[in-house]
Amino acid sequence: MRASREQVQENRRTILEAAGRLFRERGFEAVTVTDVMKSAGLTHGGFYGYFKNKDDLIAQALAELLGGSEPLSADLSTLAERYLSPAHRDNSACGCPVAALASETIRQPGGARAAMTAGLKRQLERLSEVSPGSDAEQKRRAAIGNWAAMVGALILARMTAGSELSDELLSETRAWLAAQDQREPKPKA
Amino acid sequence: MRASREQVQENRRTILEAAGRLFRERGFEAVTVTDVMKSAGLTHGGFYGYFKNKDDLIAQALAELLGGSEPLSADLSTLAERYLSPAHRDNSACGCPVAALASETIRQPGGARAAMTAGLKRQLERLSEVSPGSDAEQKRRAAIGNWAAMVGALILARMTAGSELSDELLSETRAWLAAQDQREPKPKA
DNA sequence: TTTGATACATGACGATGATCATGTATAATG
DNA sequence: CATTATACATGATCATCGTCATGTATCAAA
Repeated sequence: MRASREQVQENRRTILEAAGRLFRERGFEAVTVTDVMKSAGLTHGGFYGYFKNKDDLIAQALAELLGGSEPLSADLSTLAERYLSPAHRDNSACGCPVAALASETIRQPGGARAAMTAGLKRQLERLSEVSPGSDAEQKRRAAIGNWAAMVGALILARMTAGSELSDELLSETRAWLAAQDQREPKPKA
Repeated sequence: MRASREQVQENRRTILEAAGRLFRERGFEAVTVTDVMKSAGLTHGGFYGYFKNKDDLIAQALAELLGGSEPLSADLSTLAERYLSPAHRDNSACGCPVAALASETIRQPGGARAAMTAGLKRQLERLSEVSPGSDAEQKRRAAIGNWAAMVGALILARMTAGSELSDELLSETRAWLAAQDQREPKPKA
């Protein structure tokens, strides 16, 4: 049966959302085109009416996931608290696409890399606004350092999930970041 | 032709080393059994004489890569300087297996996860010894925070390789870590 | 209502890759 | 030297997956 114009737009949305969820959960390679379409309530045949190929789907799903531009709604320590929580660690399907997919994106073709790079740029700009520091340069540096630590810690905590080390990685990184950001930055030499 | 006893041991070594290199370069899934054997100068047929299956190879290759137990030979800022260098970013095949493979290991079966977890434990113990802090607890916290930031920054720099953001991530994280570790830790509240 | 366009289902195709079966030359053993 | 065990090459098998071909039912336009 053929769908209406509205249905088509909605289907496209549904496919992209299903892809975003599955990719974050299992990675790009372990998710098949059939998986995505089935998860969207369709069959594999219609896929190539929506996307050029699987790489195109990956690039567009990443762009969709990273597309938001709202300013951050909390201060740095609150963000870290949420980001470095066991709940976030245990639910990558709905979590940060950078932590879930950055490594795999490294080996993807240009479209996916470009979407990730653009998303990272926006994220660092937003983080700079809530980061400590006496000038813009220090704020940006703090944003980069904090973000690298958050992404790295979440990846390591997921890698070790199930061991007591995993919880320690989360809580100690939280404590470490909180301590860093409360200290006064050293004046330039 | 059949190889001698020594040849067999040497071949095993060669296979594991080839696997370690290829996995770090391309990830687990993109490397085939045939790739590994060819890179070791053999054909695919002999593989199952050495390993139970591909998952077994992955686990053993990770254990081999992470097996070293030597204490760290430099101070923290020197390590970060080397770790967060463009050279390391551009040569994952010979670089840190954690940065290259942590994300993919998350979805691997137990053997690979266990090897990574054990390696991470040792690495944190070594790092604690060269980390700043007035007591063991603070040293360990600094080790965790520094390591998370280093791994995260390297992954993000590889993801954005080719853009000017990539170099910025490396140098700013280096500067941020150096600044953090020179400051006096705040006394406990 | 008729006609044409098209969204999607079904099914096929070709490539790839993990794993196994078999043959053989040679090391190891006596 | 004769015999046996085995390391490894060649080749087959089976499953999976990306992609394409085709048919059809229904939406859209006249």
